[in-house]
Amino acid sequence: MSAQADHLPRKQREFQHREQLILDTAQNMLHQHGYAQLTMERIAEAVEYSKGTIYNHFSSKEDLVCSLCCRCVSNLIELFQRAYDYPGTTRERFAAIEIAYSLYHQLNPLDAQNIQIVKTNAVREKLSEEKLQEMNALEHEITQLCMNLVNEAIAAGDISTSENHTADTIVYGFWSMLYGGMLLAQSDIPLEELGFSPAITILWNNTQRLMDAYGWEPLSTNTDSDALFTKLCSALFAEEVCRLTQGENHHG
Amino acid sequence: MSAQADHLPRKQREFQHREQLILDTAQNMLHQHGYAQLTMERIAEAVEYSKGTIYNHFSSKEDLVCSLCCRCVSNLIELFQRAYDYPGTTRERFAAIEIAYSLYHQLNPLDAQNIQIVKTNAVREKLSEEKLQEMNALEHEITQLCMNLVNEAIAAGDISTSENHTADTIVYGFWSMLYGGMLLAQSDIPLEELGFSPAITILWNNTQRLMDAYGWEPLSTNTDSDALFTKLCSALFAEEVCRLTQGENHHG
DNA sequence: GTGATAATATGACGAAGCGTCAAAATATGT
DNA sequence: ACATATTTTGACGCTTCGTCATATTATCAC
Repeated sequence: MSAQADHLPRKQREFQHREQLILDTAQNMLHQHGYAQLTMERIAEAVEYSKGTIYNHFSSKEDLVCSLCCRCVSNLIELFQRAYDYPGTTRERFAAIEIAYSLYHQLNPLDAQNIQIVKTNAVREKLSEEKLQEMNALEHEITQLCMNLVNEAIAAGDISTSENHTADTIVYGFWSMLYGGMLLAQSDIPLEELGFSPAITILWNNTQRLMDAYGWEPLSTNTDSDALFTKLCSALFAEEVCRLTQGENHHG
Repeated sequence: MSAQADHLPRKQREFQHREQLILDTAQNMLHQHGYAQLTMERIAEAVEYSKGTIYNHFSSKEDLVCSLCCRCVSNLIELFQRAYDYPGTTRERFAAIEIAYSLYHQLNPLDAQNIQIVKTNAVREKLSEEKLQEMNALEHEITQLCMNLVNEAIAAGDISTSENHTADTIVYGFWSMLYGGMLLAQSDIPLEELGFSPAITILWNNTQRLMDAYGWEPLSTNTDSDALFTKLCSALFAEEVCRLTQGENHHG
């Protein structure tokens, strides 16, 4: 009988569907009411299952939140992959990754903040080994993507690696700047009050400059950086940029 | 009578002394057993006061932890100030700030991690307005210190600001890189496994390169960067470096 | 259909932690 | 030595986490 063959799959499908429902609900609650108000009981109530059922999916509250973060990081990776696959120079592709990163943060500021929750010891201490591994695997995937691109750039001769910088060094440099820059931008510290102009633009300029510092061809002195920015946005992230500008219109 | 004059001060002294005791104890517990094991009851037990007394000092667990972080940031600011006051070129002084930052993270890795706790929404949501202000004021102090130095550099003509970068931009760039770089270094992601060499060195090289990119004189091409690193360490942070190497000998 | 069996859902419960507050203890001033 | 002000205490109420025996539902053989 095919009943036997379909039996488990259907159950599994239901299970996975419910898991997404729980995650969606939790994400909404997190966005609307904050982490402090997020309780297993409330989630259960909202999805109209009992607490025990939630615990069939996630072994603890921390595991649930981490699963949420994993989903967010996966979305980020999709954007990165799209940038990576752009048919241009290695420098353009790396710039596209940066734009992907910025866009993600601008489009999903709350998710981007929540990802940080799972990086603190307070939460990590309570995570199950599996979820920790899952998260680390995703982080690794992102890093590897950047690494591959820089290695391509070196192989293609776009970056000369003669001096005291290798692919590691370079990836580390950009990744620090992007990561730190986005965290600064999303922090509650009012950058404008400090005299900073919009963080994304600054970050773009700074990373362009860092690329030049590595001698990453073609140098920005031979390129119209602003035009490049626009070009990449429309070629790769038209839909995202659209959502972004719509969002801005809504709010103000 | 002077009894009247001394009366309140003595009380206040005792109060402040006890507050430090509580913070010291909490810090130790945090280092040894992690955030999850840190409870108000346990702190009270350890300092041999009751829970109510702890709540006379800190209005919530989050406020206590934030106070801890504020103390850590204050220590960091001291190091920064020392670097800022170094009698050298603006570029040397900024490099010294970077070393101060690296040293702090290497000497107090656990504190540096804990500072991150207070940056997540999960904790921020529960913070009192005052403590939040206190923390923001300290952050502002650090930023301002860097900003002042870069402004000095511009005023002295060490950086030309003709193009599309201003003091804001530059501080933002370095601060992103330092902040992001240290976070990456302290994260559980095993950088070595990914092929990264020790993070501090990489960061040093990357920031030197970024300084060059800004045309910050004297350029590293005219300087022995390694020698500069050593010079600044011994001139400003001899004691800290000493502690650091001792610590390494202890552990391995 | 019906009953046996396996899988799943439930929510009452115990444990643990936060923050409060009336009462006890201590200090201060006369 | 007494009255008054201040500080300390820990029992208590409340919330939340995570568990588990029980109830419910689904599956399947006959």
